[in-house]
Amino acid sequence: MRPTIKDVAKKAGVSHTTVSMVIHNDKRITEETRQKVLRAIKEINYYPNYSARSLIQGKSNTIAFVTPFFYFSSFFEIYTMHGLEKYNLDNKNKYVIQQFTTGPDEKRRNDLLLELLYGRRADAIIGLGFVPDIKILEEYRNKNVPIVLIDAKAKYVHIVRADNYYGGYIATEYLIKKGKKNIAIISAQLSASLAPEQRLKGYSDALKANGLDFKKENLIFVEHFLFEEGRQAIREILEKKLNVDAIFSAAGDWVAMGVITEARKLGIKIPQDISIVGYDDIIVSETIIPPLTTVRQPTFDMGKKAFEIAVNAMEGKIIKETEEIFKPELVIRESA
Amino acid sequence: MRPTIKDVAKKAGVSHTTVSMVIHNDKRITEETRQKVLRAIKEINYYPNYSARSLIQGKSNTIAFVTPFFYFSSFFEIYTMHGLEKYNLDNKNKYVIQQFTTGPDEKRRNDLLLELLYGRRADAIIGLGFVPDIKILEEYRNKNVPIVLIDAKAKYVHIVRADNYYGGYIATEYLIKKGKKNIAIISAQLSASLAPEQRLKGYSDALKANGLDFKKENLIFVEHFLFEEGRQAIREILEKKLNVDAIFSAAGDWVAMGVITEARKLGIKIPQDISIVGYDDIIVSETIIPPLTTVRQPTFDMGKKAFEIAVNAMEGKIIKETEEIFKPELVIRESA
DNA sequence: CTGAAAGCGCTTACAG
DNA sequence: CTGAAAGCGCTTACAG
Repeated sequence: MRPTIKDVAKKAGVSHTTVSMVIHNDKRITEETRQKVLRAIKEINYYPNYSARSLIQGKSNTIAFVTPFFYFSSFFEIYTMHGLEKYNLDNKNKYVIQQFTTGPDEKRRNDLLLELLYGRRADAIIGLGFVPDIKILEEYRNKNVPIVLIDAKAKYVHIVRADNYYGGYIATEYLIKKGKKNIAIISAQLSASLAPEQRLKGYSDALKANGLDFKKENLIFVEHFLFEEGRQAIREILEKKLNVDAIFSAAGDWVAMGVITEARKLGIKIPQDISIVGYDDIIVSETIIPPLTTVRQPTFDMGKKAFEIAVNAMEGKIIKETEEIFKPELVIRESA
Repeated sequence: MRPTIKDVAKKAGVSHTTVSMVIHNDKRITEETRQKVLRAIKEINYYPNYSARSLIQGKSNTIAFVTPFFYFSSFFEIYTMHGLEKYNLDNKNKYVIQQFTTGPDEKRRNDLLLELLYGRRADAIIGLGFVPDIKILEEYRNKNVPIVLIDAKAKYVHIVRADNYYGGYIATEYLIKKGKKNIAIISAQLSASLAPEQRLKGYSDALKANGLDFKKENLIFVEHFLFEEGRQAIREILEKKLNVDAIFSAAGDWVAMGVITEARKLGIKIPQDISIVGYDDIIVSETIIPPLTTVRQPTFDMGKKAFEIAVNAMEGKIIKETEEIFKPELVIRESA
């Protein structure tokens, strides 16, 4: 039904081998033959069958982006994905990006990873928000199929991550320099990403380095990085009468915005009464009133880098596992 | 390197044809043989080669999601994508979703579509934000490869769209019922999607139906659906001394939020002085102060439906082109 | 109930 | 410089 390489061959009056060689720019072909073949390809609208090519080459020319999150739940994920797309687009969409959302079920994710590996369905994996079983990592390693993990840490894989310790440190230090003495931190529960832990450590080290004590009661936990949790957090802080003069939402801007919204409703002046610093710099952070001071993660660049590493590793240009660490930066607006 | 169907056959002591039949649940195979084969598959960790299967079956089991937007620029796109993912996940990821961002270059997009079709790289297309050339639509039609277009209108394809006329109408009608007499509308320039035009028509019809005139000077244009453009729009409205008592941002919530932010900065009370209604109900619309009254589009459901149609059309369960029209609804909060 | 054979559409040594 | 042949890993009639 669709023209094949043989149809092109017939049309051009050459063998299909020759057609294949023209397509692959083999220099042994004469210019004349080349032109003849190219004309035939144009005329009958020939495009190589992708599956046949993959089968014979033993690779899929595909990169799988795997995440457990239910359909793009976070800005982190979205921006990272932007980065992937951008890198690929800049390289003429040389590879196909396949999108896999697995949900939280670990077994399901592992099955998918095995299928991608053994079914030759992807030449590289970019993972976000999880760490595969060590057994799976070993199998990928054996088969020489690269895995790039974003915001995680594991053996045998390439890592792209942000320096969360540094992010926690500079946010806290900034508040201290502004004269704040009693800074609460809102932190996520510990997860696969280690980010919460590292930010917390940055926070407490910054306190210590400036002669302030880490107070356990100033640590507020949050579970889902939600706006609503921020509103609750500030109420909790007030109820406990912690008398804080600043809040660092290491659990993201979303939570920070909840804090701001609720605080203003309660008549608290920001930043005069309480200063707020967020984390992430999501697209809406500068539109809230007052605009949010926050730690920006270079998620877009991280996505690009992840893709670049995946491509280079696939193509054999990288042999050893790499670890790219991105420095976050403080974006100063009006909330602190 | 990776085990093939022949390795399974050898291990199980049967022919590879039998293995294939077991994999495809052919009932002619005895239970005993079945078990033997299944055991062998488990033991040597066999997964079918995806490319080989695609080649022989003449299909890729892949749905391509194509959009010209640079890396997920809009919430509309993100939510739609959520819907696709969700539908697929609920169906055990039966199909693979491939993600293609083409950028604004039309030729590039057409090339991609031809390649997907003739290279047998996708069994169906879901497109957002563009209409392919009629020639391409015809070729897809001839080859019986379904295209589902979201938020567009074209021949030969399945359509999933929202009723933008209705959305424009109910938003305007609501403002009128609230006693507003001089309602400005912020509209996007006309685009491929027709949405701006239809919303505008809904707006002006609602005015007429309630004895109000459509005034040309009350129509403000915006280009990129941006927050910043909303800020500019309200300044423009004030400078022109239009004396409006309400603004309907048919160009989306993002713009509406710009209007609100700038208006408050200028000391305008919302909704008392000027009421604002947005369009889309993006995730942040309820977090702004005052929370935004807006027209919600069921984008998530639209994405799900688009995927469902694509699947059913691929599988021959739908023959004729369908058109699914979703009704938007007014979400009443505090800005109007 | 199972297997041998043909074939999907390519690419890649190899021969001439 | 070009072509015939083998083969990638499957599936699907067909034969027994």
